[in-house]
Amino acid sequence: MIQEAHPALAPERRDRIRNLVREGGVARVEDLRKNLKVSVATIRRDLEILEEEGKVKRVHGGAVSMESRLEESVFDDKTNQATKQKKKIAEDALKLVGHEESVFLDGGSTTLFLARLLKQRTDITVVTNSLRAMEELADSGPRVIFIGGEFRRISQTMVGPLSSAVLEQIRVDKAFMGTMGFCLKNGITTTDPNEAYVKRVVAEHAGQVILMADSTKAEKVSFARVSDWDQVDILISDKAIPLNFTKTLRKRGIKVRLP
Amino acid sequence: MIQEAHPALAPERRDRIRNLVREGGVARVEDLRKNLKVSVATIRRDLEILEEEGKVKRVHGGAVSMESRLEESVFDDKTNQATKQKKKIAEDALKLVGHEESVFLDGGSTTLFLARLLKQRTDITVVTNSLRAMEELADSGPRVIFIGGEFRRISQTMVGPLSSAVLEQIRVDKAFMGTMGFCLKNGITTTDPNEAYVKRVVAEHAGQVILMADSTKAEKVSFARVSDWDQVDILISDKAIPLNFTKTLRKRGIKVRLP
DNA sequence: TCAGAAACGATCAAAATCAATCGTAATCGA
DNA sequence: TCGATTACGATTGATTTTGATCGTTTCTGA
Repeated sequence: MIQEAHPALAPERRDRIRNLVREGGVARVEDLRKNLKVSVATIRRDLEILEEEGKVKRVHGGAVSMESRLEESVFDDKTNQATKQKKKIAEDALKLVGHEESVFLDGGSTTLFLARLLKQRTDITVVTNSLRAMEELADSGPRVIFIGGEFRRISQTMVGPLSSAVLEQIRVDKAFMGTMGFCLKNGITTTDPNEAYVKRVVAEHAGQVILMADSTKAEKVSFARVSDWDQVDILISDKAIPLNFTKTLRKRGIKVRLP
Repeated sequence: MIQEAHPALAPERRDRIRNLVREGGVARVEDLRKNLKVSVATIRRDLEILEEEGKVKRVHGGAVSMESRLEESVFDDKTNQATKQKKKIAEDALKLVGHEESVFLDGGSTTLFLARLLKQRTDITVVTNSLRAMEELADSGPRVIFIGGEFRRISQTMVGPLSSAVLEQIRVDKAFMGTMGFCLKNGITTTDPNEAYVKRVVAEHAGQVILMADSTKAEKVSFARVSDWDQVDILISDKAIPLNFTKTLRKRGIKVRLP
């Protein structure tokens, strides 16, 4: 093959894609192809990789920047395939909430679906640090106790040491937790250390810890370590989770539910 | 640079719709169609999505912005007249917020207007127990610390003893407080004892206490007593307040501002 | 209240885009 | 040099988006 002026190595090309997306806020596949002189297949592969790395958000026809305001819709993305699984997980979690119990609701989209379901239950008390969950329950529904603290915009949750001030004074029957990643070796991990800290404190004050995480989170390891598996009582995931995963966890005494 | 040959990406188009709706307050489907050069079917589909995401409110013939709806709900049962005064009070209060200061924002519509103005200030720290104020600052703006506690639906604020857990650990330069009623004899009063309690704790942890209350609140006495006048440093009200009121308060060393 | 007009939702087909697969070329280590 | 691996481009069938059509609903003015 005849070498072009600049063959552009793969990482370099992805860097350029990233910049183009960031500069314009959005970029379509066709424009990127013309700009970088490669096939659309390559562009798509690159975008796939960049999305996994959390650098860009793919959309039909191209990609949008994560920094851009356009990305707001990432949080409640209906087109996301994992959404259906998340809803199923939330519906299963609802069954675990008993009469007049108190539950903690963590941040994240999966638990947000649970919040929506809990709106009908006026017999319980919901404790949360998620602004989105709070908004969901603002008009009507159960008694709500909100954990204060420093506001983290990316996750729309309250985090940091101030949060524990309220947590120290309460106790919940069940804590429904979300996570960015979980794997057998490294346990539960998330992106922000402050967030991880709050999750740990919550776990200490909960009768049962229930982890809600779809299979896309399996074997993912994020930056901040939350806890090991011995803190978790129940895992609710979906059937796409690896079989040895389920086996190992059950051996360790963790209930695994796959609705 | 001409790339209008390709249509805009879907999220980009929705963002433009959102902006058009926000700028005009309302937008007709037909206008959006001409502006974005797509069919009405696409516009309708986009509006449907944006409504589900809570970004706009659909109406027959087009859509209206959520901000204008928020404005309306702030009107609530109050008259237009009082709203203008409240805005003026908020604008005056903004002048008191210095560089890199930390401020507390109380619940209520008057302070909500101030929250909207503070969105531009990224150099400060805002502490609040008002869900409405929190929502106002959720997307962007200053650093936000939210006071947790038990959620009181009527006022959309966090109240009760749990709230003081976070408050005990912080200190603010200025506390901007609202109230249901104030009079010379009984001081500051509000409807709920739990709310009154939080207001007292806040006042203890504030360098300055600034009461924001339009003249319709003057000489009103509510159920729960918050504090006496000696806790207040500055009162911001409007010119319709009785003259002897101003005189007496100034004699007691309280600054009275009437924008 | 009623009729015409405007706007709406549902449905379908065309176009654009995507994901999966396969073959080829370049690269690397043995 | 050989075989394995990786990166890339082309092809094909599947999916998504879009615009047009049609019957229904909602608004408006008489």
